[in-house]
Amino acid sequence: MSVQKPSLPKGTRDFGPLQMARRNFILDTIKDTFKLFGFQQLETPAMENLSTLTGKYGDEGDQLLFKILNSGEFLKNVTQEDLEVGGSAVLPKVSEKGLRYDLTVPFARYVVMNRNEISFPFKRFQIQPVWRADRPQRGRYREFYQCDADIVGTDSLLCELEIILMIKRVFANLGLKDYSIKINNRKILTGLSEVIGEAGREGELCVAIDKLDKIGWQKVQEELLDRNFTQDAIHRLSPIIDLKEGNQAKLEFLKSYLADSAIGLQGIGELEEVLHMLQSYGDNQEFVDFDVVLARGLSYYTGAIFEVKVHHVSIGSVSGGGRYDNLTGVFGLDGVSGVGFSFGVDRLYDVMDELGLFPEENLERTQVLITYFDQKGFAYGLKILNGLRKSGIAAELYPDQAKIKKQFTYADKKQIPFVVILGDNEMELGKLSVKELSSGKQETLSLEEFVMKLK
RNA sequence: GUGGUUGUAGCUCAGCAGGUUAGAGCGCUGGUUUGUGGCACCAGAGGUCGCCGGUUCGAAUCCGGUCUUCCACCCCA
Repeated sequence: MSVQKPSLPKGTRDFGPLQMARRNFILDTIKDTFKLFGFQQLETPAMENLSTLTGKYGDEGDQLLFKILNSGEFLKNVTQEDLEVGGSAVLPKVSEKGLRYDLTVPFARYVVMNRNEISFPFKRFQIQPVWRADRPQRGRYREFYQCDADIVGTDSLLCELEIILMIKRVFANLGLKDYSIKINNRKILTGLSEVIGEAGREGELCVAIDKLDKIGWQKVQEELLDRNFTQDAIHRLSPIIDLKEGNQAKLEFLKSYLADSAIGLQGIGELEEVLHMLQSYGDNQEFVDFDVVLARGLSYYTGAIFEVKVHHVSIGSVSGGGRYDNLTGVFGLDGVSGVGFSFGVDRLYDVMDELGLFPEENLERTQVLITYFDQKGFAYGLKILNGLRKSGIAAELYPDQAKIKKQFTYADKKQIPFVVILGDNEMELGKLSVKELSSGKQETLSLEEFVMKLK
């Protein structure tokens, strides 16, 4: 029997103790914020029926879904003809479940299934892994966590405001100071395509314009021509390209630029109201950046669109979201408007790692290691251990009878700040020798005195 | 899905015009110190050179395939 080398599936990772401590720091920050804003937690299964998932993310999305092979005789319904036709005919007969691709669609499914129990507006948050059969890259994994917060059942622009506020709070608490919350409105994009005489093509338009920073205006024009946009339309677009800095200046310009598009003006109006509310709330527009060419997955967004980008790092967006007017429609429940957004924990982790922002002290570490020389010391140590833990001090007793040097090395490696030494002298006195490793100072104390010292 | 890239000790990497027993630093184990960690010194363990196949008298080194890593495109958290 040859021993096989263990390995992980492509695009997945283990998280060791250090990584988990850091991930928890991020997760706790996000969770805290969601709760502070009145969101309630929800979890849904890792797998959904394939019928729930397919068709919600576009053709590319369907390709990226992980499908689960049926249990048992999964080939029993497959005919020779199916095999000849190919994958599209075989797939529905061998797989009826898939791993969730995001948290929004399962949430929509939940809302529809529980519409009678839910009182609207419904604010929920959800922190769970999702899976995508994408090709992995930096900041792109096949299994990653999303932290979603959505509000459904209200058209109020207060929701948009709260999203901005939550992002600001989370980033402030994580120590991220150089980032922008890009915000746009799908209606503005619709207006844009109307005004340049290419109504209904905002999707294509944005895919091209979105690359402006990357490839430049010249290349974008070429791409637009390739996509059969008219020369005239491209010409009319050029004022958008060299738009002035500043949210207010952009808004003023667009009011005249989009004057002929009712829907475009409506988008401007919504955005202005959100910014106005931000001021009334007592906050300001710091970090908030109106980005006219921000597009995102246009599949289901109908109003505001968000994306958060941290500056000077090699990772893409760390958060995104927007308003969708009829997400539950495909599941037979119309008229439920919602806004939601998502933090990508894994990307936030990579960003913070790259910027060196993880605080040293958030490691969840043991405070005290108890060392001893013999069986008698071990028994005495157990009592001390109990005493320390009852006082709420994270403590460990070295499990094996080993040289004291080895026990110290263990404490050092694990960065445990205090070592208690129990020998005959200490037991006779009913006290403890306590050494603080950072200073090397050692003193003899009673358990009570030691606990006092630590508090 | 398309194109490219990477893979040698636990980790970071050297070695590669094909040629005796594959190296370093860090880490690990033990010792100098049988009641004291970090520092120093000494000693030691650890590799089917990603995997499969081919060329060759001979392959870590050349060729093909495969898996993996990272990158660009696409898309996205």
